[in-house]
Amino acid sequence: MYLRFVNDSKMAGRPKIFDEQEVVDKAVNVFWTKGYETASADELLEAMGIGKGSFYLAFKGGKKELYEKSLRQYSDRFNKQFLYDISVSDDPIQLIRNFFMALADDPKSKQMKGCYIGNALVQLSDGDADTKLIAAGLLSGMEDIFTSVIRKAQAQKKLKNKTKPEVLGKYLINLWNGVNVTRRSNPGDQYLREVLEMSLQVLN
Amino acid sequence: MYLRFVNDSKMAGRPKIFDEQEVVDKAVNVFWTKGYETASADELLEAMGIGKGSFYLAFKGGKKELYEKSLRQYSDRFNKQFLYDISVSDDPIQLIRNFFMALADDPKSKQMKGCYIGNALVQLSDGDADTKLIAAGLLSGMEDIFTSVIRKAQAQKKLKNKTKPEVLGKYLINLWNGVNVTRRSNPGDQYLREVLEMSLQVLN
DNA sequence: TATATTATGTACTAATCAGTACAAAAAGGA
DNA sequence: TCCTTTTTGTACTGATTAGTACATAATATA
Repeated sequence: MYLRFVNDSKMAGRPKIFDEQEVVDKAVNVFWTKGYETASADELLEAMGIGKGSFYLAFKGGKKELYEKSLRQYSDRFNKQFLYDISVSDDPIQLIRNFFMALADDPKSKQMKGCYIGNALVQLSDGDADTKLIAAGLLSGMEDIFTSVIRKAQAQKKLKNKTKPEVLGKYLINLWNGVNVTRRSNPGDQYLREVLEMSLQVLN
Repeated sequence: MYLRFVNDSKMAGRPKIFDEQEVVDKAVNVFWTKGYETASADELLEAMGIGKGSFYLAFKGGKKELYEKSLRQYSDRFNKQFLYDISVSDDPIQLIRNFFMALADDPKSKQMKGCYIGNALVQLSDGDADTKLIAAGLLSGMEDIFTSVIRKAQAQKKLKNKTKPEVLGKYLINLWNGVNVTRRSNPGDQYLREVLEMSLQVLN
């Protein structure tokens, strides 16, 4: 149990000129295009629109804390949207198929960026093992979503494939990881769509 | 047409105390565990066992040239071994299956390192677009090996699957890319082997 | 042995890095 | 208005970065 102070209008002292979620979002953009190591603090601060004083006061853990918060915030928002789309869909399995197929339609600029979370797993060195663990956990969360959709669809006889949901879930996160690397090397490849269609036949 | 001078015993001047291929190999180890950006020149030089004078004389392009050479050298050796194994195998398709399944048996330390070439594709920032292109080309070379094995096996009626060899080749390099990310997050996962078996059923 | 050539080790440089120190600014409350 | 609290901007620090300059070492040849 702890108290969390937020700077609402009742709080004394000079008011914050920024919203933490907003600046974290802006940091995501920088980290995503430049990578954790390559993104300099100055660069991040400029994109976030705040100075060093404000930054190191709000993010006592510095660049590392900012990055970890950005991973969690990105993942949380992604998952919430995904879970919502699933909840309102009358065919979640088809939704997942579309979700993957859409990867081939992204503009080249997005294809080159890969998965924000997967990048962390590959880009971080052993010195940042703890942050790597966070990324692994977040990807595992996405895998759990796949698994639960599959389990439900199987229970409702809406999916013929009888493979264990855990295995199909891992199959899908592995497909996700693969495509997000592969499409970097040759964005817009005519064959990638066929690969996706082939890979998704397990959902028929 | 150009002349390439090698420091054999007939050459004048102080003899090199190192073999270029050998020190590049040692650099591969450092780059692989630490990543391109995180591997410092000092660290690389210590692992390579040479001083700055020698290094910047032999590698005029500095760290970047060393990295690109390491990518090519690693890939060339990998492909040569792979092509040799294929050439002496009486069932290349089964060889590829075993090749992938072996990924699940690697020690954790190796699982965490991923694919040396794939890492480059994900770790390099836009500022190193040219090096990224090299990595993409090298992965494409591996894809070509898959494709040619499949084409030949189909022609010899040793592979039932009638999918275009180019698509199956890309499917396999995509599987390679995926597994090399996925296994980083949870090395030794019981389900990964089942995912691989499922993914490789296309080779039945 | 003298000379040309190539390689080596060390000292140095200039830039950049993440992070800190701290005075000034901007608010609320008395 | 003055005091307290919090945020902000700037100047600074010390470490580390990749890379360079250059004197010296070690060889082949004449």
